[in-house]
Amino acid sequence: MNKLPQSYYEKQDVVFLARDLIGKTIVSIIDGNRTSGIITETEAYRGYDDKACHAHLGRFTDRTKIMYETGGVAYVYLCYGIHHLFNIITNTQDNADAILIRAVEPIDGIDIMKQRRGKEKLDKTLTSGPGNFSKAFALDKSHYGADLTGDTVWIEESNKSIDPEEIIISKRIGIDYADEDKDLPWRFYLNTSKFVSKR
DNA sequence: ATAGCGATGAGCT
DNA sequence: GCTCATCGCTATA
Repeated sequence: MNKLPQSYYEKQDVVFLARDLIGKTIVSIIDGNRTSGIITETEAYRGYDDKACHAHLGRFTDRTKIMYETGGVAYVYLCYGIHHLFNIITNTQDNADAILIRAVEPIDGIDIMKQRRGKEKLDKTLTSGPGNFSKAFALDKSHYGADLTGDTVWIEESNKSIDPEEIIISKRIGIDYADEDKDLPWRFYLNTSKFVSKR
């Protein structure tokens, strides 16, 4: 239990952090049920100058306002009217950088995850894909703005170390509207895990 | 007030 | 590879 401190989230390079989070452990305790898993897939979204980011050009609305807080809080929003997508806000105040958690490899609480997902078996779809991960960990809009140094949802160092060669860098998924920024190499995944949304 | 649409996932071909 | 469920956010009026 080495919970990442506030200072970790205030680092300024969101692309570095998205990669650095691969292999760390994310934990939620919701309604007394503890779930945890290794982060296997992330994407970086950089505040002002990234056309794919909800805070592009400083867009400030009821939905995006939390992104401008000091790093270390959660940004959760509803996508396609169905899926809650869970993001980590990073950097110092007013930068609006975010990291989308797209997949984890489950460790603790697999039974409760299966129950939440309506699954009989443990397979890669249990916790891979941003909507599926959030549902398995019971993260939804009630966690909008949640403090990641608190005791509901947080990230820890893992015991296992990651060889840099296990991490694949690729374009982000589902952002074709972002013109040239759709090709930025800001998605990272752990090639040695089967819990990855897309290769 | 409201039209348009999305950082997805499941199921079927 | 294709379709579509489903609804809150955003922009525009």
